[in-house]
Amino acid sequence: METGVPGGAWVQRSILADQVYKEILARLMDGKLKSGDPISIDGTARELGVSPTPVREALARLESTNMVVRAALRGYRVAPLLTHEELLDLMDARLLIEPYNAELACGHADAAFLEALERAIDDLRDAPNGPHFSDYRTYWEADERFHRLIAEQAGNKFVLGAYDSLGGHVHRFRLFSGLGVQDARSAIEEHARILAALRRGDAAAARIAMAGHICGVRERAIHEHENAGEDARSESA
Amino acid sequence: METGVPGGAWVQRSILADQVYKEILARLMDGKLKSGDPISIDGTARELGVSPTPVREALARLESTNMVVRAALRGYRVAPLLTHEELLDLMDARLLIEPYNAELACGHADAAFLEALERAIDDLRDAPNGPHFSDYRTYWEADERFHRLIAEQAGNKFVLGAYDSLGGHVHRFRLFSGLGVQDARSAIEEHARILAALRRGDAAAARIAMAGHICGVRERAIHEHENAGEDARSESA
DNA sequence: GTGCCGTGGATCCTATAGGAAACACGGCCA
DNA sequence: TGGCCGTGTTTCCTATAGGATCCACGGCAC
Repeated sequence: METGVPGGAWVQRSILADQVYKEILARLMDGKLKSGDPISIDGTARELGVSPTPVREALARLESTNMVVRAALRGYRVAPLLTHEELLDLMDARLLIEPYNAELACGHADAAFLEALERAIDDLRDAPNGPHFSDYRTYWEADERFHRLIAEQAGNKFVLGAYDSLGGHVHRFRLFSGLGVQDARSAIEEHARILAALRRGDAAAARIAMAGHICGVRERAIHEHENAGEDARSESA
Repeated sequence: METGVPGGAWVQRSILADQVYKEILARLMDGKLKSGDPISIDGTARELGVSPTPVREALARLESTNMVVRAALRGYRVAPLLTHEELLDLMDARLLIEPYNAELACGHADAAFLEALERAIDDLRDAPNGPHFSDYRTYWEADERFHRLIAEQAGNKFVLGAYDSLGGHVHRFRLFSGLGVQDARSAIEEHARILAALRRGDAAAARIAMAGHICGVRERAIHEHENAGEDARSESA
């Protein structure tokens, strides 16, 4: 029963669908699954040593997050990468939600919260930023943690749900694939500026700092996107 | 493609999970399923004459929309109704997203779009607003259609996803249960004001009109909520 | 009378089997 | 040579079966 998968730890005897969900998510991240790749239900089930039922349930949940798409009777595929337009739209959406979160979080800031943000920034500083998945995973994790902490501290679970629905971190992570973090120093500085505003209890400044950070992220993402495009063109040449 | 043909035998043979999804959604709406009610997988499957597998997949998708909650090994239950605090949070979230949508939609407005909005408002006027599900279902459908049309016309699919993630229409619908629409005339007037601004191509006015409408919705919802609370108290007395 | 425990039923969770549709490939005809 | 069609395989989709767990109820000891 529990054979076939090296590393064991698979048979938790409860909620296999959850384990499968995390496993597919991990594969989306580390590049084992690229954009457009089909995700065979039976095949994935065989690989993980489980039956198709939990795989189906996990994919149903993933589909609602727009990370995979389901064709009528042709199975699931990895959602395509963001186009230039979509990238700008995503940044507009973040620009709408995240500064709002920063402003609200400022009113609920406490010591533990600020401490956690500080740690996230420290982790950003310590993280490597090479071109490989294992390199920048730590960086990405700390970045996501920073933004999500603020979204949680805002205290409005509907806005938090909206933030989650963007899936911004996932998309940005996939954009990093093969590129690595480009300009970590600027990003870290912007994060620090947000934290400083929160420490001072200056809600307006926190909002503005967050907005400025997102704009910076957008500029850098556009730059990376163009570089990636040029790389692709030069490779194909 | 072949939409709108009831009784077609072809439907039975494709994506039962989708049919089950709609059926459960309908039951959530019309009060057959109330807050806190357990949703038995096997039982639902027997009632609908299908196997548990599609039911499981439908519930997995519903769970990601926060309309049902899943206890570890104890099955699914209908999500609890909104508390007063949560209602205010929901309205804050709508206040963040929907005026933004109205402003963007103003830039993309075309004749078909404005026509569809006009029709939605007409449907609002013609709809009954009694206390029973069948009475106000038409009203609710038109209201939801109006807001979603604007969200779609805004043209940013991430913000659209955020709007969907709120599930605002579903929650508000469930609040109506047993109450009916309270002050339809004000709501219709506010809708008309939004449409007028969009017709003029006045983006700022559209944004403000939408914000004013949401505020109106909030006030009325609070009023209804208090009334419902009083009714509950007097009934329990 | 109260608290604990064992049994029965219902439910969840996973695995397996089988029918149906879609894609790939090779053969046939113009 | 190019287009069309039939066959085989893969995959999806649903149904059914069985093991494991949790809740409810009744009996028994204190």
